[in-house]
This record gives sequence, structure tokens and C-alpha cells, in this order.
Amino acid sequence: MIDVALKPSVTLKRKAILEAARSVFARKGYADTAVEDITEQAGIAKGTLYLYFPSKDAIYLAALLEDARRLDGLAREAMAAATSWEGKVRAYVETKLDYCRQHQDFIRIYVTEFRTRCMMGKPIEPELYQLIQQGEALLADAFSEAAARGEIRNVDPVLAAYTVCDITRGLIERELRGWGRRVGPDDVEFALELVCRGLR
Amino acid sequence: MIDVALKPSVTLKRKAILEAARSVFARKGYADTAVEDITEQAGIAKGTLYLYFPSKDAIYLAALLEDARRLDGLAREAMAAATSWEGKVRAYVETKLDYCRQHQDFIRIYVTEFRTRCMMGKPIEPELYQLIQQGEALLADAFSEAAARGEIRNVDPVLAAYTVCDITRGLIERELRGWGRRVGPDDVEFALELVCRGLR
Amino acid sequence: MIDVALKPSVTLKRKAILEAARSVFARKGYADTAVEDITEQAGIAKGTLYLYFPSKDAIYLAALLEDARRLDGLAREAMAAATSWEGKVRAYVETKLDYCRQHQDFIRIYVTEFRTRCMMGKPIEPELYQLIQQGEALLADAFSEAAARGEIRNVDPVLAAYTVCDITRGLIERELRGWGRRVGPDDVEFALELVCRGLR
Amino acid sequence: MIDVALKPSVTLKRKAILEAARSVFARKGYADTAVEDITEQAGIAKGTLYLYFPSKDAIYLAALLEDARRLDGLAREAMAAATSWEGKVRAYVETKLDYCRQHQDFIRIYVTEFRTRCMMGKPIEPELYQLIQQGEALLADAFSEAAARGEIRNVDPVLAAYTVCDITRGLIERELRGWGRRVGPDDVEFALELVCRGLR
DNA sequence: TATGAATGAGAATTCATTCAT
DNA sequence: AATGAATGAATTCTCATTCAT
Repeated sequence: MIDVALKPSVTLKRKAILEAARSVFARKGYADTAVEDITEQAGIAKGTLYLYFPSKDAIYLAALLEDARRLDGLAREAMAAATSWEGKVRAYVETKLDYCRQHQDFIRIYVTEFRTRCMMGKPIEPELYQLIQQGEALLADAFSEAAARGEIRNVDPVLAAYTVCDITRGLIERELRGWGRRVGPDDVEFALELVCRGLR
Repeated sequence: MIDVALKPSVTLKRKAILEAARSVFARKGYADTAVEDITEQAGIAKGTLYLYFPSKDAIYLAALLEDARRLDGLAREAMAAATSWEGKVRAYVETKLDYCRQHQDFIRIYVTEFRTRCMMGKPIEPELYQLIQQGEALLADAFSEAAARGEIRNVDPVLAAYTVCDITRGLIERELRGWGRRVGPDDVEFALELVCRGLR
Repeated sequence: MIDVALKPSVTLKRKAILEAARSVFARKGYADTAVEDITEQAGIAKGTLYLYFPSKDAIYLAALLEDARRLDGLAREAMAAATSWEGKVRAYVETKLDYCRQHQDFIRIYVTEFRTRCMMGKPIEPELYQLIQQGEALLADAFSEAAARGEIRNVDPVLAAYTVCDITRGLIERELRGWGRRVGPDDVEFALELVCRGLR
Repeated sequence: MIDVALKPSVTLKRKAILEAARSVFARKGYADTAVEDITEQAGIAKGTLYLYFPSKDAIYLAALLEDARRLDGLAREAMAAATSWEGKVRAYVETKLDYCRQHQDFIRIYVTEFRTRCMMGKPIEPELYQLIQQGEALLADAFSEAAARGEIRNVDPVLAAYTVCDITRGLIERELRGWGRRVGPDDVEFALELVCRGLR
């Protein structure tokens, strides 16, 4: 009972810390972020943070995971709501782009640090790995079905999914990076049409 | 005569340091690389490094730039040798993928740290920026001409170029990251065909 | 209450660090003093020092300033207590000499490093500059008044003040330097009489 | 014979190095001067310097010593040329002030670093020590004789000499330091008159 | 004699983490 | 549970000196 009563406040503070961490990580990057920056932003003492997270790294990962879960949920819903395979692709691309526009903090961290870790061969949090795989699988399934229905060429659905992911990521990075052309609706339409024509 | 004999040795040592730096940066990432790691790998004393480069950052940048120049040259040549627009796209994708396979160190650094810097809004070395822009422009030109000749739809050539870049990057990362399916010839063919069909 | 109890401890540790710094600076000089020497002497860890002072230079300056303020206060009081101009001069000289005898650390630093900085044209901490100027002005005022009362020749009071400062400094350095004759009461009497006779 | 022929050139290069050293030391101070600064200024390679001097410290000392010898010679001559004790004091003060005005490099180094070394108890080059002592002794002798002739009070001639040295130094530092009133002829006259009146 | 590339000990400073209160 | 002072290993960079050529 006591647990039940206390847990929410624990969870609340955890969330507050994660929020602060996201904001600081996104602004300064992982390496340039001091743990104290996070605790200041969160309005707590430095030591307190270590009651909720065992290390700087753990905070980073937790922040990432939370967002990844949310994004996965949104994409899943949106794709489920779409009926055609084109609709599912559009749902995937637009959901991701929208979410990233609204949560630039998250995506900045994700696109930079997380990708770096992958490439450096650091072990990845299993749940995060799963979420990524599932996202790709969702797309692959849509292509599988479309191929079965004869709506698209008989392509490897996994490869098609990869391609959509790559293009989506390109749009997101272009949206967020400080230079070059920004992303407008035309850009999305162009990408979607290219994929659709390319697969038919 | 003396100059002719000595200058190369300076250049040689610079190259050796860059080689060592690339290897270490690629293995440990920028932040986790100590300058001493590089000097050890290069078989020189700590101070010696600073005779050739003014800072850790400068080494990183020099390593990056050298590779970017080489890669740009190769891609340029390969594309020039191709006659059809499809050939040029294939040349671009395959040259990049090949180079990255052969210089995993470089690409690891490029894909991770450099991208991170871009996203964090840090100022980018102008020459590097130019090389990137030029690579994209090369593709865009090919699409422009193809459109003029009526070989492809009347699409925005810059957007098409972006898309090819994104897909290429996806292939490269998949090739280099430690998990998931590796990239085979089929993957490249799939990507190329998707783009070609999508644009026609 | 907590504040009242804790604040002093911060101040106390600051003082302890300054004391240690003074001792080491005085023994080894600024350049030959490593920050670690100070922290060892103070019995704290290297990092702890940076919780109280932002840099080696800041410690040096703080140590200097603290002493300069104390000495200024003492000289000011002693001179105020004296009624005749000769008394004021004596108060100035003797207060300084006494203080320096009792705080050899301070004066070693002051006479050496600080003077060096002045001569090299480095910017001086404004408060320190003011304290020095005020000390000279105090003497000059005494001479001004004495001249007005006809007790001394009609000399430039500022020049007279400079001279007394120079002679005082000579006494102090002779007292502290490792070689040559030490300073006894006769030396002070001689200096005072010379000044008094010289100005009358 | 070979020695006789080579020595001059050795001496010449030594002088050139010392000249360069003086200039750099005076500009940047001992600690902030890199040996390379000196060799650059002297137009020689870094290693060459160590053929002429065993260490940075030795260069500093040699530069100091050379000037000290010159200044001692000049003061000695000027004082010998003066007949009255007042003339000798004036000769001492004015020679020093003139020399320092013309060789600010030297005096900057002398006043700062050398004095620092004395106060820190570092061993002093014996010849330098002697030169200083002799300078003081010259003045003391003048006072001794003047006292014997009844021209001044029966003061301790050594103390009187110290005082003149202190005042002279005060004038010199005021002349060279970047702030406060500069030294004019009046300042010298004031100082001389004060001493003369004070001793009579 | 002259060179200047190479050295490596040593400097100041930072910061993730701990722990006594 | 919360604090924040204390820690000390680790980092980048400097520079007097050496030595092979």
C-alpha cells in the first residue's frame, strides 16, 4: 500500500529528470552535458539524481527509450488506421516527421548519439533494439501483404522497409540540421511518390 | 634538393598520424579517444603530435577532410565515366559503398561524429561542407539533364539527389553497423531499381 | 540557523586554502607552485580547491588582496591615532614593517610576483590598485597638512609620500631577503630621522 | 691560433643571443618566455642556443650579469668624477636612472625576476651579488668620507647607502611601471635634496 | 657548428560519482 | 529521500632539453 502511494511521486520525479535531461542533451550533446546541468534544469541536487538513475549513461538511455516507445505507439496506431499500403507508408513517414518536429530534443539525441553508439558497436539496450526492429517489421509486413495482393512488385519487403526508413530519416535530418533546404510538404510528397512508383 | 627530400617525410608523418587517428577515432569515438591513444598507435610521443596538428579537433577534421576529398574525387570520376543517368546513379552509390567498405574507419567517424556536429549546430569546416554540397549537386545535375532529355519525370532534381544520398547512406550504415542484415549486391540492385523506376 | 552554522565553514575552508596558498606561494613562488602543492598543504583533494576558487591565479589574487586589506586597515588606524606628522610617518613605516615581519608569506608574494606583474604591464586587480593608491594618499595628506601648518618645507606631498614608501619597502625587503644586514630598530630610526630632517 | 680566430665569433653569437633574450624576457617576463621565442628573435635554431648556454636560466642570468657589469662600470666612473659627496650621490642616482631609461629591457628583468629570486631565497650568482654589494659600498664610502670630513652627520654610512639605493629604485620603478605619475627632473631633485638635507 | 624534430614530464582544470549529514 | 561538498582519475596541451644528422 505504501508502495502504491509512493510510486507515483517517484515516477513523477523520474519523469521530471528525464525531461530536463532531454532538454539539456539536445541542446549541448551528450559529451558537453554535465550531470549538474541536468540537475539544475530539474531543480534538484546533484546527489538526488543518483537516487533515480545509476549513471549519466542510464539517464540518456532512459530518455531515449521513453520517446522511442511513444513514437512506436503513434506509428503503430497511425499505420493500423490506414487501409492501403500507400496509406501505411504515408502514415509511417508523416507520423515520424511530425513527432520529430514536435520533439526535436528527442530526435536530436536519437539521430546523433544513438546512431553513434550503434556504429561504434556499443551494446544497445535490448528494448530499444526491439522497438527499431518492430518499426521496420511493421513496414515490411505492409509490403508483404501488398505483394501478396499483387499491388506491388515482388520485392523483398525487408529491403523496401529499409529504404523507407532511410528516406524518412533523411527528411528528418534535413528538417533539423541548421543548413540547407528545409523540408516542406512537397518534399514528403516527392519521397512518397518515388517510393510508390518505384515499388509498383 | 634537401627540401625535396625532407618535405615528403613531414607529409609522411602527418599521414601516419592521421592513419592512427582514424583508426582510434573509429574504434572508440571522438570523446572516448585520448590524444595519447593516437600517439601510442602512431608510435610517437605525445608532444610530437602537436608539431603536426594544433589540437585534437584539428586531427579529427584533417582525417575527415582527407577522406572526404578522396571519396569526392572517386565519385566524380566514376560518374563522369558513366553515360546514362542510371549509370551515374549507380556509379555514385557503388563508389561510395565500395570506398566505405574499404575505409570503414573513415566512414565510422563521418557517419557518427560529423553528423552529430551538424545536428548540434556546431560550425562545419567550409571545405567539408562544400564537398558534401558538391556531391549532392553532381547527382542533381545528372537528374536535371535526364529530365531535360525526357528520360525521367519532371521532378525537382535536388530532391531526387537528396533521396539517393539518403538511400546510399542507409546502405552504408547497414553495412557497417554491428547488427541486422548485411548488405549484398541484391540490396544495391533493389535500391537502384527502386530509384530508377520511381523517377521514370 | 543552518545558514548561520554552515556559512562560516565555507569561509573557514576558503581561509584554510588561502593560508596554504600563501605558504606555498611564498616558499616556491607563483610559477613553481603547482596547484597540487596547495591542495596537499591544505589537506584537500585537487578538485576541492576549484569549488572555492576558479583558478590558480584567482587564489593568488585573493591571498594578496586579503592581506592588503588587513594591512591597509592597520596602517590607517595607526596613522589616525598619531597626532603629529612625524608620528604618522612613524606609524606608517612601523605598521608595515611589523605586519610584514609577522606575515612574511604575504609580503614575499607581494614584493615579488605582484611587483613583477605591475612592471610587465599586466592588468592589476582594481581593488589592489586602490589600496596601494590610498596608502600613498594617506601619507601625502599628512604631508599636505604639515606643509599647511608650516611644519615642513613646501614640498610636493605626493613625492614625499613616494619617498617614504620607497624607504619603507627597502626596509622590508632587507628584513626578508636572505642575505645582507638585517633590519634593527636603529635602521628604522635612521630612516625616520632622515626623512624628518630632510623635510623640515 | 684557431681559438684566437674563432673566439670572437663565438662571443658575437653569444652577445646576439643575450640581446635577443633581454628583449624577449623584458617583453614577456621569464615564465612566459619560451626558449623558442629567444632563438627566433636571435635568428638561430633552437638547438643552437644550447651550444652557448646550458639552460634557460643560464641565459637569463648571463643577460642580467652583462648589464649589471656595464651599469656598475658607469656608476663607478661617474662617482669617481664627482668631487663632493652630494655630487657622488647625484652621480649614482642619475647614472642608474639614465641607464635604466636606456635599457628598459634590462631593468625590467632585474627589478622583477631577479628581485623575486632574491626574496625566494634562491642562490644568487656570486658575481651579481658582488656587483650589488660594491654599488652599495661605493655610496657608503662616500658617506664615510663625508662624515670624516664633518660634512654630514655622524650616521651609519651603510644605512645611508641603503636609503639612497631604495629611493633610486623607487624612482626607476615609477619611471617604468605603466601607471601613476612619471618621473621628471623635479622628482630627482626632490629626492636628492631630501637626502642631502636629511644627512647634513 | 648548426639544426629542428622528437621527447615526455608536468601543468591546470573538469566532472561523474560517492557519501556523511 | 535529499543534499551538495568532496573526490581524484583523466584530459588536453606546453615547453625545456636532447640528439641524430
